[in-house]
Amino acid sequence: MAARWVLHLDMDAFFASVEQLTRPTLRGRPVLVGGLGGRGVVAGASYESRVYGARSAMPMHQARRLVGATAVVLPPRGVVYGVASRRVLDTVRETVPVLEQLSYDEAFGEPAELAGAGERDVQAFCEALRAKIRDVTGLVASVGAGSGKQIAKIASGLAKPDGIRVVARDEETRLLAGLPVRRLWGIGPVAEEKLHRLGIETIGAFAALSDAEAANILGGTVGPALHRLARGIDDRPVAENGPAKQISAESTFPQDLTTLDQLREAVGPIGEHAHARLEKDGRGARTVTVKLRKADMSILTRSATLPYATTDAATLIAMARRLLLDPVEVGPIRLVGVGFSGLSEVRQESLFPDLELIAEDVPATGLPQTLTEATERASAWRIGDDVSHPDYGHGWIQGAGHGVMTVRFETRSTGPGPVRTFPDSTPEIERANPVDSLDWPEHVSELNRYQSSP
DNA sequence: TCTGGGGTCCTAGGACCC
DNA sequence: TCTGGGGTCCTAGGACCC
Repeated sequence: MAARWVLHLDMDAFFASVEQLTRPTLRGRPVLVGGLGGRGVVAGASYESRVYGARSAMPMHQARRLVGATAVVLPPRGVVYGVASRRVLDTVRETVPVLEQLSYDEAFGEPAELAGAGERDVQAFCEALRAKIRDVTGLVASVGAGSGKQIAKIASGLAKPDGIRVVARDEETRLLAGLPVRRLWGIGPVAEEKLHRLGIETIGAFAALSDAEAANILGGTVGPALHRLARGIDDRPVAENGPAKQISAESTFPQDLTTLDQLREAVGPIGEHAHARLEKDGRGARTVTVKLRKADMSILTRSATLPYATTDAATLIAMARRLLLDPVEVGPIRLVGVGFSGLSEVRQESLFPDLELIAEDVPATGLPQTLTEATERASAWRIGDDVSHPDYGHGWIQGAGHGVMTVRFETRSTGPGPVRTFPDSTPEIERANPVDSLDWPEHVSELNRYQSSP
């Protein structure tokens, strides 16, 4: 059988790069994308901000402190990243038809025409692919290539930023052996600590164990699987993603919730959010899970399974409320989540109407806002909002407060644009579809008009 | 002012069934 | 009349990924 080549494609600083693409003033500047509230974390950091030590998943206040006054902090624009991601993937799919998507910004591929190819050909293939992505989408991808998923993923990490790394067969063992165990996909902080305690620091040292030892340390399933990967044995296929198994939504609150009434009220909008995505998916759910993160960061979950799958919001949300635990007993709660699983097609709304639950009235308790609401409510306009003006076109809010707002008028296709200041209530300024920042003015937005919520 | 939000997979015990 | 064995479903927790 001809040697296979698996590619791992990883977009460079994806969220921050999309911001810099669609808001050209931000190019070359240290951009941080993520939650702005006190409990927010960094979801994306441009390379300019990484110079200062800012990283994904870092508390935003910490990243901000590291980067200093030049930091540009923006809330995430999920719709824009989603559209950009789909365009990248569609572009790649023209060349590599079967893709296994790992996230918005990562995917595996295994191009059939590379079977048996030499490194030089693989390199050329990756170069062409990267050039095409850059030309079509304006975004930069790094690509790793190797004999399996694990090597390809490690290779793309080595390729970053803006590069390619093709790992030849005879390099594999040497490359893996020298890397810290944590670089193995599937070794997290806990497994790393277990291995370190035994003096095992590198993938090479881990590979030198017996299969039985690996099983003893990391468990009977995970241990041997990781042990095989550490030895460079990785014949896992690249396969298109199946349908989602779970759909959930969660929110962290600026202040911990301390009463059952607060939790019951919180479940409303969170459950509606999850339910809206369930509706979009088109399937119904049998199992409802509530997730509570306590002030000490530990997690409690409670779940229950209905005798049938349903799409009915009142049934699902009432079930979620029944599953809640009382903070008076379990302690203050910082996060509430609602998840739906056991997803399947539903033909009739209800085969068992007698089992439908009646939604109970929930008293309004003046619930602390969610992190998102808190920033939204601080001002009608908030930093990062997309707007349009009949004369100046599409823009984004650079600053807001004290009755005025500063708008930068620019999109991907305009280049760096002018800034203008307006009173808050300027009627010409309207909320705009964020996706227009990718397209305006050349293309018509492919999404429905953005739901403006004043 | 520590630590988001959206997922996947694994473990383990108990219920239940044959 | 001291006790098998396997399979599946459900629930709760936990590790890990981006």
